Amino acid sequence: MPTPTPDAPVTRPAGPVTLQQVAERAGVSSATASRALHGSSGTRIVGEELRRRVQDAARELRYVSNAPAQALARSTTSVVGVVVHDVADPYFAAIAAGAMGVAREHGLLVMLAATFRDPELELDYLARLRAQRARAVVLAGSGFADREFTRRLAAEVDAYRADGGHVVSVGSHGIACDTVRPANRAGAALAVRHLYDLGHRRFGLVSGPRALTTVRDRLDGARRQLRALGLPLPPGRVVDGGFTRDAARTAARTLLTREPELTALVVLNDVMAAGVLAALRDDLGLRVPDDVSVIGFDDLPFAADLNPPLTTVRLPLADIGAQAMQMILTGPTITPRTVDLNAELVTRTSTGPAAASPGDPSNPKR
Amino acid sequence: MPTPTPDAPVTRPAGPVTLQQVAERAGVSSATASRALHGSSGTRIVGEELRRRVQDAARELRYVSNAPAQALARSTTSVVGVVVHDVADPYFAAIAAGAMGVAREHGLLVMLAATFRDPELELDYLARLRAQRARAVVLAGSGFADREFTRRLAAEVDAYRADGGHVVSVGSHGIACDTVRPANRAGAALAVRHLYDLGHRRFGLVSGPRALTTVRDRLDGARRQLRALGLPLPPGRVVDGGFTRDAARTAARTLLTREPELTALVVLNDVMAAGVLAALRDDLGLRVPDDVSVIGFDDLPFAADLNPPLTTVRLPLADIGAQAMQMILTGPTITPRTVDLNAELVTRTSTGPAAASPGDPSNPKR
DNA sequence: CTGTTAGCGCGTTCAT
DNA sequence: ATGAACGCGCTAACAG
Repeated sequence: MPTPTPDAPVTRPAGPVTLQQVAERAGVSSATASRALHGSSGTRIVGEELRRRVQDAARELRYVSNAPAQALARSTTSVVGVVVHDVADPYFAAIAAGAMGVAREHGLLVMLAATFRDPELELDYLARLRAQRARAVVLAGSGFADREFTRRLAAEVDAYRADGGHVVSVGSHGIACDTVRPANRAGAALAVRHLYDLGHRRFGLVSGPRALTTVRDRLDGARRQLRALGLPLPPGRVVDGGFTRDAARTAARTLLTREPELTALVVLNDVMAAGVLAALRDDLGLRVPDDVSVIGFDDLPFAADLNPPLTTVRLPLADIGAQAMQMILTGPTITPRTVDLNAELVTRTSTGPAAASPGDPSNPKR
Repeated sequence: MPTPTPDAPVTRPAGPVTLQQVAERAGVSSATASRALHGSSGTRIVGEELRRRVQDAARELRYVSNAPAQALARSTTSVVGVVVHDVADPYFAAIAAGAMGVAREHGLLVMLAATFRDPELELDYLARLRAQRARAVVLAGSGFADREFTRRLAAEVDAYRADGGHVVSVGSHGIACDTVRPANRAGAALAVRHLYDLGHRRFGLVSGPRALTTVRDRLDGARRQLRALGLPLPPGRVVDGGFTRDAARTAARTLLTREPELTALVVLNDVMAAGVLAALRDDLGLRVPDDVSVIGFDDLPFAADLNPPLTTVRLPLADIGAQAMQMILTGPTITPRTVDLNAELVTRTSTGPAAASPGDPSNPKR
């Protein structure tokens, strides 16, 4: 038995094809068409014959359901939000990629929001994601250690949750929610320890914006470890590298000029480490690691290709994103969950034994 | 005149707050509330007093409009799709970032889709974006030079357009649509010309998957320029670097082993160039540029930090994304538009004069 | 200026 | 197993 309209032209009507049109073409009601295409109500109760007719009609018309309408009727969507600081930053790109991979495997669409480090925008996007009825959102940017901001964020998150939304954060955002915690403190401690074991005793640190919790955690981890080793870190030996390559380059230049006796530099991320290496090599004429050892953080893809290859603390970035998305899939739980992800030291050649003598004469520029 | 319910508790009702609830709280009809919040119908025709009441109520209730419902009623959304191969690839990350910046400035939300280089997924995402009633989509991944695939893509694009969608592509995708065209051919020619001017005559080329139009264009540009210079490029001097660092490293090793007389390597993107440099430096013990000159393509952020700093052909990646998004904003036109973006040579130190004598004795390993 | 009404397209009872 | 009817939340006529 052919379709009721055997020779109906396959030309699509103007504008989006509706379920109704598919139903008509198949000679059934829209309810049946809906069931045939989505097997709703748990069981697929549509007869073999009709189902085929509907599916054929849908294919011929290139029908795709109207997601907004579906969302309205079902009051749920298959979109999740992921908010980062900046996709162009390889750190966030890696996390986003990890999250997107899992999202894809589960048919979730991701709305990516970049705040460009503007806290205000983070709040904004969160509200818009709530408006979109995004099923969940991953707060992947660093938290901001600002009382007032945190209060507002919490309020927005609460509103989102009241609407049935689920939020997962990467690192602490000052709110109680499922979170994937990279080992920022332990990682930084690892970095310090590595340098210490190589004999270094005069440490400098290239930091980032203090308001970022990621920075605070890493800084804190490094500081504690230094203190535990009996090596306090005076303020003068910490500079703000702005979390960008170029700012870090300048900062490193300043730091080494002011404190020329430093032999070890802990840099709070690889992007800045690239700038620091450039400063040492090209601006100051220092050799790495002979004169100064440098260690980064994150182990971004390019770390191995720097000059010299960067010793760094690896964070499983793709995993961080993947795990966050995974927590979304399992849905919110009564009490917030926490997934801890370890950091790991990756030894390359930007770190080496501390020079026997500080003012090593083998260094022509010193 | 205070609100009609002066002491109404500000506790939000369960589930999402609706416009109706805001209206009730403000003591107006939902239509008025809608107008007060969105100033529809062109002019804001709501009285001062009422508007304030509605806005207050909305704020107190933390109301955000239900985007799906809005989309259904208006039959349009403020979401745009951006499909790339992989966000973790800095090339795509940069384009996406450029697009997202412009999107943000105009209140557009972006759904980012990563195909991981699977053409099937590209089709899939396009359909899903159509289902979402995304206002427009940017096809930022490379096109696939495959007849059958192109046919299916065109069909999907047509369906999307019939639904009022607007598609913009980066580079050619074999379909007639607005497109932002990076100077892949001219850029590759520039690379060849640069090396030629330095005295190089024996060229090798590290390519990528032939099915990608980006690869074909760059390859073609390089080939033509070489031919114009009277230097045909035999098949044996072209290897497929898979568009990844590691595959390129292996490919370069193979190539140089097979064709040790090459003095210039044109690599079709910076990611692969990083691998090629590693191969020459660490696997083959060749000096760059003394023994072999290497030029990349794209000028990714890390290019300057490679060892040695990579001479490359810069593409304005963020601009590409931004311009694509810009074309979306101006809406579709009767005839497809094309924006051409130039490539520019960035000279660093991975390229240098061709060695006077091929078997230069100063090279210990040769 | 403001309220009333009628859809937007789909999922989902409720009958049949 | 299938169809009719209602409602999701909002905007866009249409009155007044």
